[in-house]
Amino acid sequence: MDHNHILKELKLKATPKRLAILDILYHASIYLSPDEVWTQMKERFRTIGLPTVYRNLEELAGRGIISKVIHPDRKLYYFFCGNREHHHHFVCTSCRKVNDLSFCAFEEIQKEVSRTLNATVSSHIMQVFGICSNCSANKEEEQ
Amino acid sequence: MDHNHILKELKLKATPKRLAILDILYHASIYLSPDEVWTQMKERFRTIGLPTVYRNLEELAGRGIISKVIHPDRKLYYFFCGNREHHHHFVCTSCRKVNDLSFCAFEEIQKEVSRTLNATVSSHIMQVFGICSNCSANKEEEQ
DNA sequence: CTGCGTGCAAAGTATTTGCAAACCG
DNA sequence: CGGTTTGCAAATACTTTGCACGCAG
Repeated sequence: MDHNHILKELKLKATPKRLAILDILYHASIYLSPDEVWTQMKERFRTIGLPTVYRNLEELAGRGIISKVIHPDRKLYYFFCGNREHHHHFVCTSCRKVNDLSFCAFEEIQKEVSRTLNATVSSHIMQVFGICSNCSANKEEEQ
Repeated sequence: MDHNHILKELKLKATPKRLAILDILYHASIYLSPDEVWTQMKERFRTIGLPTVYRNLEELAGRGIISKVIHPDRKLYYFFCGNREHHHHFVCTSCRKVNDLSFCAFEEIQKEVSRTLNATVSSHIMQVFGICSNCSANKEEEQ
């Protein structure tokens, strides 16, 4: 995964900090808070400010390289998602792993909104929470 | 709409403040922030604290009498929704009006999650944003 | 070079909490 | 009367901003 290349493609300077943030999310394979990313960044850099982490996460999310989790606690969480197509996510509430879903009922929604409300859809969000196979397997073990 | 009765059914004391908050949301017909509810409360009560508004909104939402909007700005917004069945909402990003949707692809989602991830769904969120018929009509006028 | 990126310090601000007093049932 | 509910003040904590310096292209 050539993050350097990805950044250049988006006309973002490939700074060490930026690359590291991408790398951390890429290898985490779970969603992380800005603070958690910061903690990992501090292991790689002597000086690294929390605002830099916030700014980069927001920037990268804005360009679609990483995605945000919609979380009930209303805090920010990000994860790496290489899928460029429109899609939604399954979030494991136990281990925080995020998986792509291919199902999207956009057509049907648009149809209902148009028919019953005569309104226009501009966007929609959807997210599925649950327990992934790994986590439910671990739970079995514990018993 | 007998809010007094609703509260008693849920074993919540029907205090004037609580009833007023419900009443405000009920008549607003759009989603409101705690602060906006507070502003309206101050017109009805000489003393009314913002924490009281926060606490009641959260309490009422917890019991399902009112609902929360999932908002990109990650702030709290509530609206009155009498529908007790599981359903989702269409939110007009122009006037903040919220409409019920009946479409829900829960079955299909569960099927995909189970088949492709072998995971278990515990909950899901979904919300549709757009422009309601009133707002798009008004825009036409302006042109 | 030159403008984007970063560090640091500081501000902002929605949301919560603690506790004593008031109040509903 | 007894457990809720409320007001007020204060705290929390996440997130953002300003500005001067540094670095990638």
